[in-house]
Amino acid sequence: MKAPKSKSESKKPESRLSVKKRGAPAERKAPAPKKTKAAAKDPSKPKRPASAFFVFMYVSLTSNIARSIDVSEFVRIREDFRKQYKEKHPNNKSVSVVGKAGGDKWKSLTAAEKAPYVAKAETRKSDYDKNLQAYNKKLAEGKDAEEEEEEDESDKSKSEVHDDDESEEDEDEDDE
DNA sequence: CGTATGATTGTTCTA
DNA sequence: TAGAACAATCATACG
Repeated sequence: MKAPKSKSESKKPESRLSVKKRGAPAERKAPAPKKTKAAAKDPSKPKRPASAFFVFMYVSLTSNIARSIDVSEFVRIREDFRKQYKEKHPNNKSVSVVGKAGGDKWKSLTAAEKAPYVAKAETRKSDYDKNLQAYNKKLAEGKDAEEEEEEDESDKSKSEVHDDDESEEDEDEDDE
């Protein structure tokens, strides 16, 4: 048990207003801050690994993922959340409500409960790492001309990367 | 019709 | 070291 010393808890959530502000001084991200599908024009682009909290919310909102996990408890939580959210705010914005409720609930969870989520998050990170390598490699191939400091990783990690291509859902064909 | 925004925390990255 | 930015979820809204 950690003493609830609110030492660094003085962080005001309101200070987080930079979230919406995509106009970051550093252009480490695409100039066009479109976080929609259109923005994901590069599927190979490795997106940041979702945090355990995101996994939690993800499960809470969606049910397909819940299936991936062998924990029916997640399903229960999801239904509970959906029901409450729907009852409380049938006409409101879902993400915001669930997000807030999720945050509160998330804090309520203990390390043990977050364990499964964290584990999932770890997997996400692994995937991210793999994707990053593939993306980097792809870029090197695409560029194939500008190789600034290409540090040769040498033969350190040269296995693992199996071509396990999981064809993800197919994009709808748009037939209306 | 399509994209952006709404809020949550965690992870990642850059200066 | 510290802070800034983005990661996904769905429903709603505007042009």
